[in-house]
Amino acid sequence: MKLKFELVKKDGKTNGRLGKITYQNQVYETPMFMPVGTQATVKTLSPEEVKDAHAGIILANTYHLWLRPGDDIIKKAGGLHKFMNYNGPILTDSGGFQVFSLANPKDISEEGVKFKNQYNGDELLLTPEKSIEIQENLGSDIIMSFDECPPASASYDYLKNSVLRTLRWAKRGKDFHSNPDQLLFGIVQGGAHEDLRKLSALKLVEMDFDGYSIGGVANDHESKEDMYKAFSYSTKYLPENKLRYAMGIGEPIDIIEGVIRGIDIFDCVSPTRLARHGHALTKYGKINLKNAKYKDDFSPISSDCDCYACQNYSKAYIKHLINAEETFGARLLSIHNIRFLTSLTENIRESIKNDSLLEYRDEFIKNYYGDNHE
RNA sequence: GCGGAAUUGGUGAAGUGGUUAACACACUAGAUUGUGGCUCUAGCAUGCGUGGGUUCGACUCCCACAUUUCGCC
Repeated sequence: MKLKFELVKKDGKTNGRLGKITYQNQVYETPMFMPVGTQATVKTLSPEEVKDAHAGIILANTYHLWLRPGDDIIKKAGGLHKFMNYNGPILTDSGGFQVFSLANPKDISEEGVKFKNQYNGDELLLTPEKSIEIQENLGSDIIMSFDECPPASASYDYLKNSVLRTLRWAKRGKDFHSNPDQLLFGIVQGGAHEDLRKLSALKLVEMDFDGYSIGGVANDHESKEDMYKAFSYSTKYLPENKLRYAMGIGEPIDIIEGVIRGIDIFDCVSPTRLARHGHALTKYGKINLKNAKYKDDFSPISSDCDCYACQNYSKAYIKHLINAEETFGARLLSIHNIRFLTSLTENIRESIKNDSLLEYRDEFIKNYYGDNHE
């Protein structure tokens, strides 16, 4: 039942790593992209479609499932896997991101974070212990410590205090955690400051978590430079034999740059959110199918893509579905965009095997940001 | 045939004798990184059925015509 990680190979020229996750007799390779299914569903997709897009681990969210339908209901259903009929690995976020996106600074205290239940107005308190308890009820395979995810624009002093509190929260969560079948990850914070990232990482490593996440990235219009610093300053102090997870990343180039800096797994809402807004990821950049020029373009999104959408449908048809607000359009684009990112990580893995990750990055940039078109 | 009412952008429409014709939808672009599918940003009538007239000035007032619509023969 317990998920295991093994480091297989390191890239010759970068900090890129090839790894292997074993879960219920299935092997999943890293670097890996994980689609997000906040409310126990990858929006618009069935579990079969998620797997057909070559996804392995998927995400769900503590905060959302706590409020609805309630972790007690999911526990009663026999856990998240049974409830949503997904037999691959599931990772849950702790609710820490909702501290960033939903709570006011004044609602954050040493004890935890106060939220207002958006459905009935009840006042709720999410604490490090409560977050772990919920995640244990959900029965996910990888669970996150409850952290504060501060905005990138926060001051050094704020970040430092936040890092220290998040470390205390990590300790409380770890002490509370009781299910050995669930891997518990600590979350490294500290913005783009090396001393804070170092402090955060080393203290977490001292507590000996099952894996380590890098949080507080891609928030608040943070620059890419700062994001990549946060990656480097974090992985530098993390053990090699544990998974490193960049939370909420993301864009294809950020995944590549993350791998170069030693990160193994990534999650992001972008493939499915972009899909719902009519965008498709391609080797030659992001395209907007709402654009009028696609109205009579009967070619697939990508001629070399093996996904269900590209094998069977044209840009013109998908554009029509998006314009008509038919959910099938969002579904086809979600399948394609997820497949694009899983395919990207397949290419990354292949290039690590050949010690050619940097060359792969340069070629990717040339195509993705160049003015080539299919 | 007679009488009444109406005619503003792709659509539904507001509007006043005097700067750049409200608003909404649609449309055209853009944004979206540990998910509300929400949302946000920008653009979009050089013109108010057509032709005359009154006026310093008309989408607004007057006349004719066209079209639509209602009622009566």
